[in-house]
Amino acid sequence: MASRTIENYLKQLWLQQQESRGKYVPMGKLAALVGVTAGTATTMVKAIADSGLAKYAPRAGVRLTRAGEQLALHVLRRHRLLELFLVEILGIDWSEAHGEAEELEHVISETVLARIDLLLGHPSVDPHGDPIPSSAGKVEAPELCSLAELQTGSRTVIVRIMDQSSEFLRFAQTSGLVPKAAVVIEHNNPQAGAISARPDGKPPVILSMTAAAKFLVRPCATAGQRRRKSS
Amino acid sequence: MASRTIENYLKQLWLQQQESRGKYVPMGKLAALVGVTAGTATTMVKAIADSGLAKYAPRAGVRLTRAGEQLALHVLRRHRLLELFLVEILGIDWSEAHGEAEELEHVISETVLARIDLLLGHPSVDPHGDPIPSSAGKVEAPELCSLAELQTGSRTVIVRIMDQSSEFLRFAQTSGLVPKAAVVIEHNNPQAGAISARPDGKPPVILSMTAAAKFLVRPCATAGQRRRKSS
DNA sequence: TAAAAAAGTTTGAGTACTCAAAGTATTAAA
DNA sequence: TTTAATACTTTGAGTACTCAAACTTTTTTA
Repeated sequence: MASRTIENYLKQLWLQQQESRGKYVPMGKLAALVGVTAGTATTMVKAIADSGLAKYAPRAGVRLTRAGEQLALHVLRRHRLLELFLVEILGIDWSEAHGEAEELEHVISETVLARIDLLLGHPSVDPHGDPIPSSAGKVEAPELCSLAELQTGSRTVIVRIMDQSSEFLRFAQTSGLVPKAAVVIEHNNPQAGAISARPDGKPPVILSMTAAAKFLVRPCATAGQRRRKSS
Repeated sequence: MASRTIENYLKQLWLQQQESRGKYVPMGKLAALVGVTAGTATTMVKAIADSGLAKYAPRAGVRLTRAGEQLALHVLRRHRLLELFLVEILGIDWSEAHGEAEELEHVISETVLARIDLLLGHPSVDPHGDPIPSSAGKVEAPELCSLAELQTGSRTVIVRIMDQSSEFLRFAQTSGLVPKAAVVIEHNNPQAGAISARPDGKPPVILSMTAAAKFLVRPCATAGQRRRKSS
């Protein structure tokens, strides 16, 4: 049984590995994510590596082993199911749910989790559109592109928001830029460095490219609507 | 902010003080309730006393201060609301809810608790009939008498069960001796040392006096139905 | 390529618990 | 009333974290 501390390290590690496509996560980065000093992270990571959940390469970073990944995904499953549960069943504010789930994810039993899963109808995504790993520890996150990549005049539906901070989520909510919302790109001039998006039945919202990149959408690109990013 | 360890000590202390009518709780008793050795309890209790939550009398025992009581009642409120929530909303088995709530009670936030309270309609008792302290930290437990005190032929309604162990609760449930159940005392001969109680629509159940004493009932005593206990 | 900056590691120490075992006081039995 | 049993406390040590500060390695900049 991993302690809640270790569960946290594993979860952050997994999340970070997604960003950096499986590369070794540097100590400093992990320390910042977990909220400890670099020295503490080094010590903990060595212990985690010793128990076979991660591979530690001194001065290079850490990477989860298969076992570590599985454990991380179970934590993530608990987290995301709880988030959805808090929002859907308990009516907790979208922007607060993340923080609440952060605590609960380490104490909820399999029994309670199964009941929550059932009550929610075995959902596949949480309130931010993040995929919920299966109980077997599988996640499928479809390749999506962002609001920033769409041309003026495109229509899409927001499916996922890549920022869990309550400030950003509050902004997204009041703007109407929430998962399942239909939006029209009113302006996207790459020279301007900002876009204007109008959610259905709401006034248009101005977004920096950085902010726009946090909204993942579908359909991703109909012919000629996509603005290339790379490759 | 009291740690979960301290919250546990306070809760057990409060519960035990109810049993022993406000007397000092002996160390050995507390240690057993919390599940630590007596030495550990002594150390912790001194720390708790130093923070003003309890009064510690060496070799005599511990007693909560007003502040300690208030904190204990907040923990108990969380515990009992969670128990009811687990049973009513999540459909968790009655006998498992206690153990689950034991963990959750230390991590649930005020926000989530308020939402649970609302969802349940501000209930006054948990699934075992134990009163739920108010958010201001008040509990009123009406004086009740037990199944063991009723004469042959009496009819009552079970309102509270004074045993949280899952084995006892499973027995109570399968027998039909649950809160709100109407029962008839078929036989209660003090010489026999056991009684026979028949829940509505169920076969009669034989109970030792010790077991019968764990079922608290109402109406407590109609003229001539009560078997004196003391005073 | 040497010096400065950044990143990572090690060390020593602290907190919040926990236990086992030894010691002390209190109560019960002989 | 000494003795034995019981209850409680103290001590010393261990676990699972945490930090600050000193130190080392790597990378960047000049």
